Amino acid sequence: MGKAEKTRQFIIEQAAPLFNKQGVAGTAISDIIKATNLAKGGIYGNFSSKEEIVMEVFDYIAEEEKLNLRKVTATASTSVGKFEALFKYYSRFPRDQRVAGGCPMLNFGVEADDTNPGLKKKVSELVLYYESRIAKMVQYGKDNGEFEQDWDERKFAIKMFTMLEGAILVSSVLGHNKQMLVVLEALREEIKQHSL
Amino acid sequence: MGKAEKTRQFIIEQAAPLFNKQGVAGTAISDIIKATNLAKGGIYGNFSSKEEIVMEVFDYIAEEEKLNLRKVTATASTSVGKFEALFKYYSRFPRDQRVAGGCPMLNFGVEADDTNPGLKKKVSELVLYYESRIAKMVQYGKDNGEFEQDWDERKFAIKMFTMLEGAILVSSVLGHNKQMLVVLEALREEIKQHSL
DNA sequence: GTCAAAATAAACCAATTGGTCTAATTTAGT
DNA sequence: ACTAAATTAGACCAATTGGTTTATTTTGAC
Repeated sequence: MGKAEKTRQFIIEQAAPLFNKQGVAGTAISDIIKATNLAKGGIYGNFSSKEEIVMEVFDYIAEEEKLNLRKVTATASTSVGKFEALFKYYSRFPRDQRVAGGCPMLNFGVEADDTNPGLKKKVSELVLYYESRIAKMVQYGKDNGEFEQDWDERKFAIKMFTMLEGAILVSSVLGHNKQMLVVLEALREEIKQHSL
Repeated sequence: MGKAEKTRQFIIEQAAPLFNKQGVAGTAISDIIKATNLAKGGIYGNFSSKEEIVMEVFDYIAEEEKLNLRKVTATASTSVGKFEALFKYYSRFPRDQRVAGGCPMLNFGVEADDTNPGLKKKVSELVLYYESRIAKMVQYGKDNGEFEQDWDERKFAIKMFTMLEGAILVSSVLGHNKQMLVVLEALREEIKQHSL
C-alpha cells in the first residue's frame, strides 16, 4: 500500500464513524479534517468530493460488516452454534461494533432513501447480502441434520433481519437493550421449534 | 384558531414531510420557505428557531400517527379484525401515509439518536406508545375470549413493532414490499396460533 | 372602516458549506 | 542524498446556512 493509498484508507476509517453517527448531511468536511488532523488539501488531494468519500466510506463499512458477520459466526461449527454466537453479539450491541454509531444499514438506509439513489443501492445490496447469509445458515443446518427440511429459510431470514433492525432502532432510541433481548429470545425459540 | 395560530399550523404541516423525507440536517429553512411560499419573516415571526420548528413538527407527526393508528383499527370490533386492518394498512405502506416520507419513528429516531437528545426522547415516547397500543389490542382480544390467556402481549408487541420497523426499512431501501408481506404473514400466523 | 396584528420584501449579518489554488514543506523510496 | 510524490498552511471562492431588522403592505376582527 503506497502512501496515498494509506492516507486514503486512513481518511475513510476516520470518516466512517462520523457519517454513521451524524449522517451524511450532518457531517461536514471540516469534521473530517478535525478527525484526521489532515489539511484540507490532504483530503481533496485524495478525494474529489464529499460524495466520493461517502461512497467509499460505505464500501468500507459494508466490507467490515461482512467480515464481522463471518468472524462472529466462524467460531461455531454447527448452525445452532452460529446463530447463538450471533445472538450473543447482538445482545451486546452496539458495544462490540467495528464502526461506531449503530447499524449502518439502518443509518445510511434511512437517510439515503429519499436523497441519494447511489448510496441507497449500496445499502440494498448489503441488506440482501445479510439476509442471504442468514438463509444460508439455516440451509447449512438443514444439510447437517440440525433443522427440519420444510423450514423456509428465506422467510426466517426476513423475520430475523427485520426484527434485529427494528430492535436496534428501539434499543438506540430507548437507551437500553431490553427489547433486543426479547427479540433474541423469540428468535432462539423459533430456531428451537424447527430443530430436530 | 387565530391568524398566527393558523399560519403556525400551516408551516408545521408543510415542513413535516420535508423533515421526514430529507432529515433535520438535510432540510434548510429555505426549503420551508419554498414549501410554504412564505417570507422569511413569516417563518421567524411564528417560530424562534429551526429547532423549535423541528420539535413542533414531531409533535404534530406523533399526533397524526396516533390518530391514524386509532382510525385504522377503529373500523373492526374484534381484536383479530383490528390486527387485520393494521396489516392491510402496512401492506399498502407507504401509500396511505398521512405525512409523506416513511415512518417518522424510523426517520427521526435514527437521526436524533446521536445528535438530538430532546427529539430522541420524543421519539422514544412515541415508540413506547405504539408498543403499548399493540399490547392493549392483544389484551382486548384476551378479554373478549379471542386469544389464549397465557399469550405474552408485551413480548408480542415488541416482536410486531420491531418487525414492522425493520420491514419498513427494508421495503424503502429495496423499493418493493415483498419482505413486508412476508412479515405480515408471519404476524398473522402468530396471531392464529394464539387464537382460541 | 378602522386599527392592530401579521406578513412581506429585502437588506444585512457572521459563520459555515464544499471546493480550488498556490507556494512551501515534508515524506518516502531509490 | 536525491527526487518525486504527498502534505501543509492558508488564502480565496461563491453559495448557503440560520437568523435579525426595518420599513412597508396586507390582512382580518371588531
